[in-house]
Amino acid sequence: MGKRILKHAILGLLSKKDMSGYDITGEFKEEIGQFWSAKHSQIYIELKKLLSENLISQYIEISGEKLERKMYSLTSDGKNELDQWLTVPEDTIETEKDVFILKLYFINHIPKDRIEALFSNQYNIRSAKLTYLREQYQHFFGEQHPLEIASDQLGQYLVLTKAISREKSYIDWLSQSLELIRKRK
Amino acid sequence: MGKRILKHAILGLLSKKDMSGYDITGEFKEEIGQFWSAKHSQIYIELKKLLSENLISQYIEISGEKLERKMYSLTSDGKNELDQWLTVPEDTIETEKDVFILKLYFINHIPKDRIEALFSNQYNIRSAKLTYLREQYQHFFGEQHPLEIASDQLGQYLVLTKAISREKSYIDWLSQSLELIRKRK
DNA sequence: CTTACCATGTAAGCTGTTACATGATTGT
DNA sequence: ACAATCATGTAACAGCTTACATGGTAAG
Repeated sequence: MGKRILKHAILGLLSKKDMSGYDITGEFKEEIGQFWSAKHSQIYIELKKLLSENLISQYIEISGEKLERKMYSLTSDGKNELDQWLTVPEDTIETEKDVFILKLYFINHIPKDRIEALFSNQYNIRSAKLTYLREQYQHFFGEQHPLEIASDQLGQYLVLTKAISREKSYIDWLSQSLELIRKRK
Repeated sequence: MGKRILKHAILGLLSKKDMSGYDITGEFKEEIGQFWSAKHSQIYIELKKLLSENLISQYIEISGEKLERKMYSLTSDGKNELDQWLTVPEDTIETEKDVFILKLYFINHIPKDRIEALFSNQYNIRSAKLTYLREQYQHFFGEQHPLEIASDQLGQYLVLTKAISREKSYIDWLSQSLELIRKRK
């Protein structure tokens, strides 16, 4: 049996508030999407499975005239399952896959005049992401001192600062490595 | 159609030297395993596929009396496919999934007295990994100046320094975050 | 009216893990 | 003898992506 991460991610999201499959799909485009995500096709299937496992319950909301939104709530079984999952430490770390770095492992096969383009492409994507993440930070936490952050925002704070730290470190390494490669020419 | 990363990872590995499925499985336990990996069951299947696509060729080597090793070589088609793949920049970045951080997003559901254990567990795993990576660096590059690294080791150097940078950044963030959480108590 | 977004679902196919299965070789 | 490692493979299942498919709502 797999580790059912998506299952628990959905239970976690529903612990914050009732949501539809569409809402959950949207959540994975926000901060938490930096660390887990899924497509709507997978989410709708998982919701059906969770419903049949009695970990969530369903009710219908109508938007406008007749547009149905299937809303889901955590059941007490679902809450227990979530709590249980959250307390168990991860015993191993999965390979954190990165195709760009995989390609660099074979850098001696990349034409010299293409290397800079690959690096700057990656630099641009990562910089844009970092800018976006810093805007999010500014939006939610502004000049607020970390010690003053409300308990119900702590998770979001941790995820955002981790994502920012990850991108900053990535960009620093990119700059250093490109500089090294230029000097070697 | 998928992106066939494993396909290209195998072509890349075979560009360095002829290998068996077993050898390739072993490679994914070394440095490159920090950024891509696969189990032997998947590798043997992929090798058959690559063989049928004429991107690699096969010959048999005997170890000892009768233990067969099926060795694979890149064909010129395979080399072309690899070169082509290496030159194309990644247009998007996949979600870099991290279950530990996903759990932290739901930190307000984690009992206070379990949080430190989760952090220190992660700290220990990451520290062990960093120590291992630094040993690898020491082993391969020692006190050597980065500018003096041979071209055929540049890929390995980049992968190792990236992995070290990633773990260092992760550990720093863990320490800072745990400190913050302790102060909030 | 038309575009963007809201909303849900299924089908096909590829990717990846776990478990099952077998046998050879090397070192103690 | 025994264990660890070398070496290859298949089967079943779980996870995930892409494409197909449909219809409602809100704003300009």
